[in-house]
Amino acid sequence: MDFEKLAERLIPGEYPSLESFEKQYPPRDLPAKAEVTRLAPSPTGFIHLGNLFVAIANERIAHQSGGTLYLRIEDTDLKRKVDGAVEAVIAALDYFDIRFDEGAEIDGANAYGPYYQRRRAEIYRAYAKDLIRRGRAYPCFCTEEELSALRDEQTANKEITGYYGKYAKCRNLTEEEIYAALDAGKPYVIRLRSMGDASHKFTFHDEIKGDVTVTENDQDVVILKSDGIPTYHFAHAVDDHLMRTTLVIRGEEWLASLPIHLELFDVLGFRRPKYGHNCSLMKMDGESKRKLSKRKDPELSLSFYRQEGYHPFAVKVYMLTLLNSDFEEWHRKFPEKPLEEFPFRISKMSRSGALFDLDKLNDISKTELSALSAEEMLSFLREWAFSYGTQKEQAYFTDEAYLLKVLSLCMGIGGKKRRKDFITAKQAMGEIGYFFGDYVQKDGYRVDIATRDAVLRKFLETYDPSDDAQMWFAKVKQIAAELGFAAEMRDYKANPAAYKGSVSDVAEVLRVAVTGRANSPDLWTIMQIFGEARTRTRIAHAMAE
RNA sequence: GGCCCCGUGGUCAAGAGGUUAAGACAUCACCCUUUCACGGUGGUAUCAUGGGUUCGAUUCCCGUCGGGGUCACCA
Repeated sequence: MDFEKLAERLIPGEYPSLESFEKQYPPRDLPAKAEVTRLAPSPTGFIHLGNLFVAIANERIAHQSGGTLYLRIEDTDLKRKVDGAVEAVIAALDYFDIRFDEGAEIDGANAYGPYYQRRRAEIYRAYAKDLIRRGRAYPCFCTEEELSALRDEQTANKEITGYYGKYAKCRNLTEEEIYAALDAGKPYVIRLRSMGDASHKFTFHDEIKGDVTVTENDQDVVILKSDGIPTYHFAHAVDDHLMRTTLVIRGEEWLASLPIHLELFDVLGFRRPKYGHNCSLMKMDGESKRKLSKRKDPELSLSFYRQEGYHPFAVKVYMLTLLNSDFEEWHRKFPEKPLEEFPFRISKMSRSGALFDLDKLNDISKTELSALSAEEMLSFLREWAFSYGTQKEQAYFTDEAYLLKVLSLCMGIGGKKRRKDFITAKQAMGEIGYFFGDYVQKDGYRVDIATRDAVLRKFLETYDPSDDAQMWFAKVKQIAAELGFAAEMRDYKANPAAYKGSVSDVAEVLRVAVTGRANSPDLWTIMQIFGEARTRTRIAHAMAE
């Protein structure tokens, strides 16, 4: 068969020589151990936690080694395209401090582009044409129906499904048959002529999983679809070679197609990159675990965390604790150190899939937020509120000096111990609502109404906003004693039967009256922040209720 | 179903041929405390299973079971 002629017929025209591509995209001038990694999303615009997980690993490895992280858009499937998706992806990752050095929509760093696969059609076609010339690729005219009939037959016969060996009908078409089909205008795809033998197994070293057993590929996979656009496999090989990727960290779901990729790299004469197949993040689904899926888990999309007001830093810390198990200890030991200083190792990544644990994220969020200054907390809340908050919440920011006081109190700043009341911006805004006129009677009173009113009346009688905390509390104790409650906790515990209750019951009346809830930070400080007028009004209201 | 990956408490996990099998989250109890939160102390709870190898296996080997992934002109 005249492959030269076939190649010209299938992919007509002049293409740059493969050598010229090598020259145009030379190996990068980077330090010896530098790794070039990439993120290659399809432009659905949807990113979830699992993507962030892989993204962080890629980012850390690249930047820690003095290498490069670039963004490539895998838009070979039109059905997946969503407008504005690329910007959305960049923005979503930027929120978590993942920045690209190069790639799609990254100004001034496009030497290895274009980074949209649709714009690389010529390059793929040049390589495909070369494969045809060499007899390593051929046209296939099988229809979808024929293919699925083949699959059914193979399934029925308990054979491996796919287009391979004797089942690869078009593999051995004669020259006449091919041209006849072409002349008839039949649509076709270009398939790889695989030289592999599925009975051959070999071990392959995966950077994360260690040595894995791999079966040689014998599938004549499609490399160019009928519209002339490459499949993922082919584009992966061509792009990652030409863009000089040194390390491919990707989801475990790709492990199964690794043999295809290896054969492609080999047949194209490319040096194979290193691979690291990362276990997927799992989620509990009823009784069983399952991989995070964009279909079923919209609540795990990155935008969900942003909307809920999780601090990006906290999310990143959580991801890192899952990624490298000694990170947590390191971070605890050096809370001030930037995350970048942590010695991230791909070899420390877990071989098994981790279950996403919201409790753990919440715990991390609490401690990370508690480490913020009041000013930092304020600007974090502000940013959230003006994107996702209610109008009422946005109004909290009209008096930022006041807000700052509230936050300092709620975070325990200046006290001996930091409080850890805040988990997310959304939750925090709800938590501080009572400082802004949102009096909701969240909790009831433990004592009867008569006692309640007696406490409140007595409090109002002696209340002096210039009292310091000690004086203030002494008065509360006084009220307790007058009404038959133990002024000292110790006394009450020693002999509970002797009292109607303790000073804590009395304090609770005041707390509920003023804040609407049984639990709050220091009450005296709250009254200080409120000021006399507001405190008195609030208590008067409580008595009337 | 074939093939591949994985299997230490509820979760994330360290670990090593001989350990009281770390730590964190969750949970429970107590302490601190005017409430809550924080903090402190302590507790419950783990080597999937069967068989080898070995003086000794959770660790090494094989089978079983369980979980996951994958079998497209989707990535």
